[in-house]
Amino acid sequence: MSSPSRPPKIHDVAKRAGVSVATVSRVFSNPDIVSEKSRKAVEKAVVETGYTLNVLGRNLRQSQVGAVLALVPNLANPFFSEILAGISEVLRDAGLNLLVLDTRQVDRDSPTHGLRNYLNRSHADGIIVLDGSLDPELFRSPACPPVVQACEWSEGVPGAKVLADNAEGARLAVQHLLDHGHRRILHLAGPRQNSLSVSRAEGVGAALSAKGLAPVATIEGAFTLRSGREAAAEVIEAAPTAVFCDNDEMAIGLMAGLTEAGLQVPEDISLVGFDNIEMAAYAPVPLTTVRQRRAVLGQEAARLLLSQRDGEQPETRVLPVELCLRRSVRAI
Amino acid sequence: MSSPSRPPKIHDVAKRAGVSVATVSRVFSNPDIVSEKSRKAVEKAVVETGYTLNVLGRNLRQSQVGAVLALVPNLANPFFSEILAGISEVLRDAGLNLLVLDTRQVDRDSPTHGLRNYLNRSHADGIIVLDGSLDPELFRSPACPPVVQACEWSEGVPGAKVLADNAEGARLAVQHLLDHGHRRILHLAGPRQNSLSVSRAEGVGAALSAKGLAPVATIEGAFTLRSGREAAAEVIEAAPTAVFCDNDEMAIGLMAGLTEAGLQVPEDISLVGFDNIEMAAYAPVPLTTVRQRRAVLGQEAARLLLSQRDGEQPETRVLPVELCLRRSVRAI
DNA sequence: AGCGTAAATGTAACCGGTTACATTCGCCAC
DNA sequence: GTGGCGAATGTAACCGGTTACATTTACGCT
Repeated sequence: MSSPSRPPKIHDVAKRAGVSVATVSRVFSNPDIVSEKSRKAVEKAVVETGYTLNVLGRNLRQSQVGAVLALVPNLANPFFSEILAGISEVLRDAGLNLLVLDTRQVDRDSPTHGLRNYLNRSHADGIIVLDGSLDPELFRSPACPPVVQACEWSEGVPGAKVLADNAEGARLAVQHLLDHGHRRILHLAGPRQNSLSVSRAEGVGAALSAKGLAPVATIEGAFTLRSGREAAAEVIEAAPTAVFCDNDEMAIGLMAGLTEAGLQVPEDISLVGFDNIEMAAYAPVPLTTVRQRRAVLGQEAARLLLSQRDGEQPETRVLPVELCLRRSVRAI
Repeated sequence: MSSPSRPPKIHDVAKRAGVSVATVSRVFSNPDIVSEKSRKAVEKAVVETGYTLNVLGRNLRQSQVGAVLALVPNLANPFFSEILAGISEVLRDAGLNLLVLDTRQVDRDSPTHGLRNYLNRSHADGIIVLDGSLDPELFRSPACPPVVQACEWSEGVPGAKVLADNAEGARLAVQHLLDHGHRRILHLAGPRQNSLSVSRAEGVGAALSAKGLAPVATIEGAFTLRSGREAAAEVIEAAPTAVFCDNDEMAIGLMAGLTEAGLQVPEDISLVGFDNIEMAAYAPVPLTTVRQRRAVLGQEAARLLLSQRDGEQPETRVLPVELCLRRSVRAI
């Protein structure tokens, strides 16, 4: 206790409690199989010695790391951090730590420092991928721990998937515009190859084609405020009466761009976003949008990973979305 | 290579390369001291066997974890995630992983699942604390790895600190309002005991008292959009001509609240925020604010941690801030 | 050739737990 | 008393690397 010499090891505790190291170990990992008497003795000795378990030893023996790796395209993006919060919550309850890696920050292909090095059983017990732009081949090695894709995804990655019902969300949004009499609808999309853009475009198409319509234009953005603002000129040129944006940030950016150009939302142009980020309600004009429960998405991803780790079959889970009505759409 | 039996170990590589395990190990950890010939042989054998180093074994032997823990008050808050991005960047270059823990999510005092369990050398090689509300006692145990506080802080925690020049930022902001003729200035502050609130209040006091003034009122908020909006009524009652807000989110929230109440920014009330979050430029009225470089703050925190780990003295670093002029302030 | 020194390599202990397997203990039935 | 059985415990091997220390090798110098 008072000796500052070296941290007590399991052996010291055992000696003090008058039992073997195995018994001490069992008190930690499987208390039920040790007798009341020894358990008390060990617990007392633990307190007296100030023993804390060294996780490294355990991990080595059990060949597990005690941590799950999340691969995020951009850590600074609030959209992802809320998903992370959900992941973190579930992992913590399972006694696992959360490792975070920003995929923008790593040299993707370097053999020594690249992503490949991380995808190894000795680095993490599982991986949650929030980045749909990674090479699926990375995750196919037999040394790769269980993988779950969340939110974005790419084909060819083994393992479970959890995603919001992107197509349905987009359909809902566009249907809402149609219901308000809009016919000239523009789609401000994300990057072309992005899986989110693709399925949202599907939803847009579905809603419009049911009425025999098509988007007056599709503009490719980058999911950022800036790219929304920069799209304003092109949007104005296409002269839609309403714009469906693939995320709220582009919608808010576009709102700023339109305002600067002297147009009013929703009087001149109606706007619908996607995600329902917190700021959507505080935008210059409170933004009508599709709500996607990001924390739940993260939680679900973590749960799927845990069940996959326990040997269950990977599955794909689609989370419902809902329309969130505010003031950026008006009837015409 | 083709045998799917069991992953190759260092021993297999050694045998194949015709050298000892020590030599193989040295090729990984200290290539310079092994001869060109053996090095080539080992590298060849590594490729042939498909060997990947098992980090667990190394970690155990070296008593290090290879990861740094970041303690965040709220993972979902973009403010923190940008700091995390900075931290992550520096750590990655140093070959360390980033572990993230949301302090809201953990039972602070539980002896078995609480925070205390994490603060142990075998869990992380270092800790970066972004939460100023934690009990300093937690970090005083001899088993606790090096600690750096970033952004928020509390007295009594050992180790380095890195923070923005909060007092100066607040002083700058208020001075800016004074320069524009404002005299009735209100301070929409953060939680009373928060270290940021305290030092920003100092800056506000310094600027005002130099002119023989004091805030017309100080309102305690919670750094959230909502708390900003909710403060609107109380603000209006105090009838200031300008408000300095302890962060941008409260400022944007307040802006919404004021607008709802029929007041115009900046015609009726001028507003200054703090942080310069990305959304500040896209607020209904682009927000004049104090810019704080969050990514740099994170990088600096990580660097301080690394140097502390290498035995250097902990130091306190204050990062400069600057005023970011937009349209939410007008002269009277 | 003989010697000294530095560089390269090998052997085996070690990091700190877990756990397979062996052993002991306690208790009951015959 | 003895055999049988399950529960509790102990012993020691094991996880997969690193590294102190011993040993060998290479090479320059007298």
